[in-house]
Amino acid sequence: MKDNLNPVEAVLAALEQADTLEGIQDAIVALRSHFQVDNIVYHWVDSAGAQYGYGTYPLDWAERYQQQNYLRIDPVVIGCYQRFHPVDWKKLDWSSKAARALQAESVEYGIGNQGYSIPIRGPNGQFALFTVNHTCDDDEWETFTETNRRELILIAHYFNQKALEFEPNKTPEHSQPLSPRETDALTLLAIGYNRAQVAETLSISEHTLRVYIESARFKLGAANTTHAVARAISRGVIVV
Amino acid sequence: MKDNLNPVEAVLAALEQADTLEGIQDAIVALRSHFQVDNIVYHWVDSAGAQYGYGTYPLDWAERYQQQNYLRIDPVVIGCYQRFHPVDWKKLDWSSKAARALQAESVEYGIGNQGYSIPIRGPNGQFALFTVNHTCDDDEWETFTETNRRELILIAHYFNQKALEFEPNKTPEHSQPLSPRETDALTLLAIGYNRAQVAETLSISEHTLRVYIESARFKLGAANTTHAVARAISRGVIVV
DNA sequence: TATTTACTCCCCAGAAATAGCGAGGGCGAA
DNA sequence: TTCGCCCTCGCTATTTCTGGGGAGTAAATA
Repeated sequence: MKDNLNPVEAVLAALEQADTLEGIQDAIVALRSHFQVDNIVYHWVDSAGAQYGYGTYPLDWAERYQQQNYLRIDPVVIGCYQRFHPVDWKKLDWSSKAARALQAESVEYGIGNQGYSIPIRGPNGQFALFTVNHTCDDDEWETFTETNRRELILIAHYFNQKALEFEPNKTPEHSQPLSPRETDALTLLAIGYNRAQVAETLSISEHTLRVYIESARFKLGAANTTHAVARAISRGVIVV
Repeated sequence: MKDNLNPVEAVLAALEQADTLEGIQDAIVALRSHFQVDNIVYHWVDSAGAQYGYGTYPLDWAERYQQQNYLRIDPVVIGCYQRFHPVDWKKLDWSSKAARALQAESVEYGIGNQGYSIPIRGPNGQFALFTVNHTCDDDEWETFTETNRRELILIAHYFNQKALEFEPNKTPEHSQPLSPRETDALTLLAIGYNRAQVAETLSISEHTLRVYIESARFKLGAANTTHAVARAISRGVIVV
């Protein structure tokens, strides 16, 4: 596809073929060699705290991070969560005492002083980070990130794709499809209309509307309207 | 196609510099010329249906699409909403009558029969599509998408970045974060509990629970509980 | 043709949610 | 220390939703 063998392309191709966790780890190590940086980490951030990832961080640091629930105070996670574009760690908010302590401690564990993290988002609010980490001065790091930003974004995308493949419970179970009217009803309810408003908007009686809501609720296996709307959104059958 | 003066790189660079809507439109037109396809469209899918985008679709089709609220039934939107990786239109679910009618009508308006759409997600549940559209046979289209997939993913990313820059008000970063109790309450409501069950689960009185729900509703700008839960889910504040 | 599916309409009674007031203690940041 | 936010609990009245029935038309499917 591309002229001479670009090592990043090669890693991406290998990653696409990977069907084991080892394959992912191999890809990360290969990338680290290619970019010649201290660490590369893919980190799935689950709001429940059940995070996991692959990468080259020292194991004891990863354990400590999870044990201390640093997720909650890590400016990298917080900052990436509210951004779309990759971000240099220097540009994050390290003003809080806890953040600076975290940073100091991470260096003790062998984490580089420079970092560049890419936020990635999937369906159902899935969120992950792809981070490149190194020890060098600011100028050198800026050159590195400027040069490799686009490739890193792509790499992050492919890592997340693999992670989603390996996480079957994250794929929404598809139930009976909703009828157009049912979809309309749930969608309007989801944007805050009450029954009277929805019925008026759809030009049907409130009684009819109720039938739709109930059948939608039944199809979605929901206990009430709120539940039905919640399920419809997280299964992606309506877009709000 | 991939040498030093890569036209896609040039377009991306121009896009990064763009500070007007015209710049974005120019970038889209340039990309269409480069890829030699019928249409390229960036489409921000917004909650209240106040969608917008840039692209080369005929204006009358865009108007009709919005007027008819085709967003609700478009398999491209629904399909991308449940996926992470780009998707060929052929692989979507066109089984519903409304979907097939939409497809037939779009062709009348000059939309190509082949399409490839990339879902993009930003902070606060922001969601957009980047679509390439053409008229050709399946083999040719498959070759095209296989060849350009990675570049298209990157392009989609940069378009979304620009869109986010231009629409700071669309990403409600002044939306107050929910307190832990508020999150708990909404989460339990989203999985189908009623107020009594939620109150019991959280070991608080139903009156207290009500305060949480109301304050969460206020913070999320929601009209009722269902709306609040819907917003919380689509903004990624809670995960169900 | 027969059957299923979607869409539309109706009644009633009980359960649940909402709107509007109120109060006090705790904890962390400015 | 004050200010703001979070957590907790209380009352009353009104509106809205839910659950249990039944029934007819049109269109697609088998």
